[in-house]
Amino acid sequence: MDDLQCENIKIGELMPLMGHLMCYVRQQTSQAYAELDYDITPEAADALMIIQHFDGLPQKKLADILGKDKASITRLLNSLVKCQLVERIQDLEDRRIIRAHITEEGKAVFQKILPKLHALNDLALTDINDHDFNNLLQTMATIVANTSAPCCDS
Amino acid sequence: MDDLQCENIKIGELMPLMGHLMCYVRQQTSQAYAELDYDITPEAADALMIIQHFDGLPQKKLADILGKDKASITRLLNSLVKCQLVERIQDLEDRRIIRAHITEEGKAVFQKILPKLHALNDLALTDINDHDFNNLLQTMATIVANTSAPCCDS
DNA sequence: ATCAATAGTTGACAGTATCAACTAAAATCC
DNA sequence: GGATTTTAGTTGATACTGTCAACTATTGAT
Repeated sequence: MDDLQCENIKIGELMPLMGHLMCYVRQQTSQAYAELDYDITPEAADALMIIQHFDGLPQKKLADILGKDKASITRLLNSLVKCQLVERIQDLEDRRIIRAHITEEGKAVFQKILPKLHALNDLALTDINDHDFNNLLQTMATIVANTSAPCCDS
Repeated sequence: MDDLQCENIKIGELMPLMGHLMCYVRQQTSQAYAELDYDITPEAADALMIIQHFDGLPQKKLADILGKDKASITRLLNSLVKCQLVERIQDLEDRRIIRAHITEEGKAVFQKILPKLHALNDLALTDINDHDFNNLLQTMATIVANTSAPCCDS
């Protein structure tokens, strides 16, 4: 109901909304994988979504984006590799770097859950026009660029 | 770089942005508490931010918003109560309900970290005008309303 | 060539999430 | 009005996650 004294902290109003939406999408996607007998934890579903978006991402970058320790990423990827949705490919130019790629099976499974994702997308964006959503995306991108300088370069 | 085949899943583009921003804010706030010698884990910092926004929230609602089990909330609140930032107050009308309130100490500590929150807010919203941000807030609120019907009533 | 920095892995340990079983209070139904 | 069901919260057991420190391997710098 009542903010205490934080009316000027606008970003504070945004946080509960983002939290709510993120956990909803996370639950829906991990459930969609579960229905195909893939035992994907919510955390792994987050990582999978990032890797689908940025295929071939180095583990370090993944750690930056998810805000987790390198060690957490190692174990997260272990479980995704074990169920054959993701593979590790060493970078040939800098052999310290290991990139996370979606496997063919991963792509196929993603195709299978696409209908669910589309339904989720349509539900979420009911009564929202393209212009407003594009504005939202662009403004969010600016905010992230403003805040992500110290932790993540590209 | 390259989306696979998910150009139509617009909400998918939003997720990495939200993840990035949320973890940044979470880290900054839990660090701000740490500098005042409060040992607040990132998860507890999330909960605290929600409680600051909705003072007196029933634990069940908190569980819905954070997407966690009731049992997790019990333990999260235990740690916040232990460091005296939050207190549990039983609802007199429905005595099953226990509401999480910020204590006086919690309010005082929040005042102390306000400068950091303002700085964070200013950094995040650099080059973003009020009109765009208000649009963002309103659109996000609509998305949350569209998706939160099944899990959370008010 | 040496030394420092970076990417990733592993082991140990603490913290967290989750399930099921439980208590207590309120709502429903006959 | 009393029995049943539903809801809010707690607790114990167990598995999972996150993090720290120590380690290897590779690259970059002096």
